[in-house]
Amino acid sequence: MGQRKIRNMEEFAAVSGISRPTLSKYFNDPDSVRRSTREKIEAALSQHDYRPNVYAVNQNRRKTRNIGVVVPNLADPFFSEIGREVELACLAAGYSPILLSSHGNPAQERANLDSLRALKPAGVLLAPFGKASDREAIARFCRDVPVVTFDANVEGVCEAFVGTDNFQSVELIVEYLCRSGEPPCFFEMKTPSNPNANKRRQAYLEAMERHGFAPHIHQVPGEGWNFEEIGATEGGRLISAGVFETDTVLCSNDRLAIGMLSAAYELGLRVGHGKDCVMRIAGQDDHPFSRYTCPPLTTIAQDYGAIANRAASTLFRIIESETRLTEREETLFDGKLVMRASA
Amino acid sequence: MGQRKIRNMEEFAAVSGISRPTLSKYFNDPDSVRRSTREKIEAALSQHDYRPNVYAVNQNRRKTRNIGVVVPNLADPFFSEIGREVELACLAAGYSPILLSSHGNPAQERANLDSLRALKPAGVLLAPFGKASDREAIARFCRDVPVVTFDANVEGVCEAFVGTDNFQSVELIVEYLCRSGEPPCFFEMKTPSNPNANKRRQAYLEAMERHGFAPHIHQVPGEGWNFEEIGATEGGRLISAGVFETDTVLCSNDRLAIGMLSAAYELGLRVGHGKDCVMRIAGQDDHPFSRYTCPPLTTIAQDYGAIANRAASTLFRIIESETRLTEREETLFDGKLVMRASA
DNA sequence: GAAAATAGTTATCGCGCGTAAAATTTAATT
DNA sequence: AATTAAATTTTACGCGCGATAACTATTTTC
Repeated sequence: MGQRKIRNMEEFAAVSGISRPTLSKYFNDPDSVRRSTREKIEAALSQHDYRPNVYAVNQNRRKTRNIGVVVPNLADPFFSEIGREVELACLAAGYSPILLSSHGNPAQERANLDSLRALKPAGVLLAPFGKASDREAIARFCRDVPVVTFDANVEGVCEAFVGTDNFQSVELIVEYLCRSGEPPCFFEMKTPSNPNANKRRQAYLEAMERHGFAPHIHQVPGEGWNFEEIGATEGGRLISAGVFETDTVLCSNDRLAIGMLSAAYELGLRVGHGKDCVMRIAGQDDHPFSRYTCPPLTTIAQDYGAIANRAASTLFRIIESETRLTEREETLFDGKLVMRASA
Repeated sequence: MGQRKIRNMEEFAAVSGISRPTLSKYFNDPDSVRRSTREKIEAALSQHDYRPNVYAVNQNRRKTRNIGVVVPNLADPFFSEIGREVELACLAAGYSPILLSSHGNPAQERANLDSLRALKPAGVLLAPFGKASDREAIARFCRDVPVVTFDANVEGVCEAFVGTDNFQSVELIVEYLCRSGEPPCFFEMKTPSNPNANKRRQAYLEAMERHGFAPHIHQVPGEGWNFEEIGATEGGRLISAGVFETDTVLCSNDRLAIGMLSAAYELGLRVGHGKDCVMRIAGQDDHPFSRYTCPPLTTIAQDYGAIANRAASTLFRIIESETRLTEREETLFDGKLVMRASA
């Protein structure tokens, strides 16, 4: 390492023997300079560890290389997992991801977009709340910054959307459940904030009709993001009350299912597809903990990696083309059936 | 809202009738200007929505108001939870938190510190890996930036450390377990990356001795962060092999316990403190999911909020005093016993 | 080996704001 | 009303880098 600290590009130009404008070009794109000069620069770089001042760079560049990543709630392992994938994709493409969680609070989502605006990001990857989101605020934001949404769609807003095909997924698990036992009832929250929940309900209705069974939907009250609690309390109540028309329950998501499984356990009911079991419970999402529930949860796995990478690469394409998409893209990945013991 | 966009402070000075230097003072500290002028500024602000350019501000300020928050793995709900608390504390104090996860990879921890350095943060709140961390890199970083560590201690490095008193916590749960049934065996990983694990083992040994019981420690191999998997696979193996000397197992952390509970379920063993139960399993940390395991996990709760807030306020104190601490502070909060059904 | 293309250099400006010193206004005190 | 202290305005400079124009040096092309 070098002797004394390099304070700015001027000084680094002096010690490296390369002019400042050329250095500037190099730092913007190392491949934009001749191979021999690049090597000279990198040699000097390894001796003096200088890095351009981020703030000065971003102040002067037309667009930064920052990418905002906004998720509704990092406390939900689903989002921390997909957030991680997105971050890595940004890093790999040479962008600087800035991860923001809205902490389950739609107002915070607006605040996050506001602070992102101040950071002049090249683009934003947004997993919106959905219905609870401030649609107008998001639309306004999308006018200024290229945005790709993932997980939850906001119809007609933003450049593109990447998510899971709920109709395919639900059909898949409904068919499996029907083939392997009694057709499923559907368990969900009364006022789901996530638009996927509505699609899933709709998909359930269609799938049941297609298979010639009567659908049964059970909605329970509950606010906020403590889905396990709601699944445990309300799900347990429904089980005790014996309101489920069949012995099989398809939950709108894994977190509700995790709660319901714990309630069933408390009630001393054996859940699963075995002979001695009295009911089956299935979920959707393949939550990281679903593998460790008792019994392990049968569910539909979303392809986290594919969603994250497609969302990211779509955004990069928009950014690098410097033009907005002529037509809004929607990409849906198939869910995969994960058969475990619970159903 | 105003008519056309204000481009810079100069233009905002024009429309607000306040000179630019005074505006600059105001944005640095609203209370540093006379009440009447502050009101004039805020009136104009509500009309024209102008915000100072973050990059220009940070380029010129001696120190930014950014606070780096580095956690080892956001996929672990413990860290996403404590990260959230820390973020909120920063926001409340008027700082801008920048949350970075090291994704379970110690090399990423170094990379995170490196990118933070470029952001010239006022201070950093760091939950290090511990043994796996690059001690030298952290120490070097601490020379340049005020750092408060939390959760995991790196002896002698950084301004201060805030965490949980493992000796108190372990003593608490060991005493409870001894009073309420057979004394516990201790279950952990052979090569724990977290320094708390070593403290907990030590504390277990001391507590058992104090209570007059022979300690039994069972260490299992396993790498990485997939603790549930290790708890399930290796824990299940130990249970099947019948190597535990008593019917009670204290796990080094909740995630191992969650895995072991699922293994016990698979083996058809009833876990809990009831008459019909064959073994007891306890954890440590009060992981967000511990409430929903089958049976719900008896554990020691760390005081997330207290740790996060103390770490943050300690850092603010250092930043605002503009002097380093004369003596390194270590603050340990007591754990609280959470009695659930598993033990 | 000369012309053409490419890459690098020097010089200069601008970005939006922090900051300091001096001049001026405003408010508080006697 | 005069004195003084505090707040504000004016003026001016600097931060570190992006961007550009006009040259100059180096490399390619035939």
